[in-house]
Amino acid sequence: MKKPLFILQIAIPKPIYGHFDYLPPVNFNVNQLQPGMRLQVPFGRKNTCIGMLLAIADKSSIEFNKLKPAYKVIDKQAILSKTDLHLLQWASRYYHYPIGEVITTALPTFLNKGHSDKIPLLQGWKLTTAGLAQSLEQLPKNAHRQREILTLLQKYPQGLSQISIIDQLSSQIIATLRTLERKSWVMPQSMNYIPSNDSKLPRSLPLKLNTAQKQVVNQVSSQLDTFYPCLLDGVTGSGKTEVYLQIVQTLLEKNKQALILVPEINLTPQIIDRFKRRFAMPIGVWHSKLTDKERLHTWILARDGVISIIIGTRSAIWIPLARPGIFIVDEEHDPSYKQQDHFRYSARDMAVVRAQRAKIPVLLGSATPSLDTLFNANQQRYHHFILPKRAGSAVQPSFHIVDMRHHIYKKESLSEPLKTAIRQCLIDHEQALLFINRRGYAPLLMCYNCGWVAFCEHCDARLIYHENTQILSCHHCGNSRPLDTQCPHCQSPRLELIGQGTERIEERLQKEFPVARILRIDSDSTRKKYAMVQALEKIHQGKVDILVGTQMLAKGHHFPKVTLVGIINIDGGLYGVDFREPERMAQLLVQVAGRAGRVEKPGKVIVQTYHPDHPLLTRLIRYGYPAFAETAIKERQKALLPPYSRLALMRAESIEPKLAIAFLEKFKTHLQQYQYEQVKLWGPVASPMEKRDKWYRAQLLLQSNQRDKLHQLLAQSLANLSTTSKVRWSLDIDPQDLL
DNA sequence: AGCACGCCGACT
DNA sequence: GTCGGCGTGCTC
Repeated sequence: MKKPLFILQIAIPKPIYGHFDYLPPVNFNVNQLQPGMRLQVPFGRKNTCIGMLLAIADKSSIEFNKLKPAYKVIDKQAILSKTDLHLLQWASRYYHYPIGEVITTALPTFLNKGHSDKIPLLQGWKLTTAGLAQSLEQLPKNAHRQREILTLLQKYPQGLSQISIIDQLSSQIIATLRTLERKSWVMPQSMNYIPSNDSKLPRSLPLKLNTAQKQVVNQVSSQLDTFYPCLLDGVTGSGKTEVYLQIVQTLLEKNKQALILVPEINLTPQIIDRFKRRFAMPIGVWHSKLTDKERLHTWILARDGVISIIIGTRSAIWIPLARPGIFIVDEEHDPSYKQQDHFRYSARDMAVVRAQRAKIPVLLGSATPSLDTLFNANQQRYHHFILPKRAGSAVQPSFHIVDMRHHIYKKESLSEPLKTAIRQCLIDHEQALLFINRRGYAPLLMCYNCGWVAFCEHCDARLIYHENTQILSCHHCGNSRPLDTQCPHCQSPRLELIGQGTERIEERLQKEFPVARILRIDSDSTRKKYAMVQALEKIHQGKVDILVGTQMLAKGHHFPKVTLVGIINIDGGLYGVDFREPERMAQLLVQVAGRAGRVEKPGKVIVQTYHPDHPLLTRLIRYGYPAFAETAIKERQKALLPPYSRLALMRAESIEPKLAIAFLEKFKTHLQQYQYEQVKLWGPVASPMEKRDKWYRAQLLLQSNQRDKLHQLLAQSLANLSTTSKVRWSLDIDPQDLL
């Protein structure tokens, strides 16, 4: 009888599509192998790497004599379940990204390096029978330390870790523990790591829900065992978080786990706090500022079902769950859910896919839902819940458009109506918030004699002048140089700084309102650790009259004392190069406006624009975000853009000009040989900012209303794509921008 | 991604 | 005549 053949299909962490076939390690019992185990394998001439077993087959398309045996099996059991492994394989196919690198992205660093997937046991102590019987009175009077330890350990008959003992007593306690050990009253004991809810905050009780909130909680709670995708459409102050909390509560009663995704870290502390105060249990936290070890622990505890609530940013979507119960994506429209390099996945979309595969609900929450999600809700693919504002929360602010064209002083950044409103705000001892989406002092340095403009030598971008450091700097490559004193072209000294940045607005305001306390918040002013926390504190204590800042101000933070919001210039978002620009402008405007006003005093929002008649802007301001979205979606339909079609963007870049575009030209010809009429090809064209950080960039857009056809074409053409070392390329499925 | 194989310029 | 440049292609 022929000996059966065992072929191990292994994912290799290299940019190679598909798996590699190996033989089992010599003298290894194949029955012990399961998909999801890591193996050390030889790779290439003298390389070894850690691969992941995907499946065991009985044949290979590779000649037998080319197959090598794996060196050794790292794991005793699979570190990933088949379900999670299949999810990663699905993602690899959907995003056309090599499986090995998908796995690398999804696993904690330590697991990629081959470390154990077990949390090391902690050193701990427990009372012996003799120690338990020991009466405290018999101890010498001055043996305080011994008495402390015995008292503490009596409360923990199973023992307590040394870290906890030190935490509760003092670090000098170890010597005393040794003394007690010599007396045979305590003994060392290895302990499992047990996470705890370290919050010292007081517990919060569930709030009473209004009808709309109750409806969501009841509906979702009654569908916990089905794929139940829903959009939770609610403005700031509509009690979205309370809805999350109460749904999670019902979930916990059924012993299920909840994974909550939040945008990049700046607003996570608030939501983590609310969960920690509500639930007397450990909350897993996941974001990029944690150490590799912390992330490994959270990952293991979630996978093993030790912790039931996990809150994290984008990459948390890959955390395995023992008993998945729900996925919640807060602020689902936030662009940070899409990874913008390497493996370009969307965590929001993956949450929906994961929920579908696990047959559980997924909750997408936002005050300004993305047009894609709204479309899905309109198509009845998602359930659409609308939360109205709660009684007692701030009323909708009033909007005022200021037509900057009619403004007498063209060079003036602050219009009369805005200045008047700020003045009133100061008189009333309230805070004003001015929003401008550009940091630095001025975005343009120009020669009034010859028209020369300061450009970055590495990018097709103008240099931004920064007043505090006195340098011209490029916001795209980090290149910087001192401010010119005369024009490099015609030697004229008539150089002018044109346009507005946060620094200049700050300066202008200080001149206009000398006594006002002004605080600027942008990535320059908050670069230092804790700078943001300190700034927020100052604002909340009322030590600031006028706030000037960028996007950073718009997200998450709540400023109850702000009653006036000024938007210096909204126009960037109206005629941007990207089709999603108006959507982002609208979301930002609503978010910034949401900072203004409170119960007793409605806020005022002043929007300065040179395009006061722009239909999307006026619709947004007059009728609100839903009306804006309706119109914007119709425009997408006319142009056959997402959500009415599917996009994939092939990008390429080269140091030498023209090479990137030539590469895409060749790729296009390659695509055309497959003759998919259902897939339209646009380009290749130079990217909107062709040169960036010394690289010339170009792109080819693939568009289709048949997703499967688009993906078939991509799968076929990428399989035998000829590459050149001079051109870097990447494929972006469902791109968020065409830049 | 590495890394080796492979075909054309300046050096002992 | 060789040493080495980086262009192309393979890795189970």
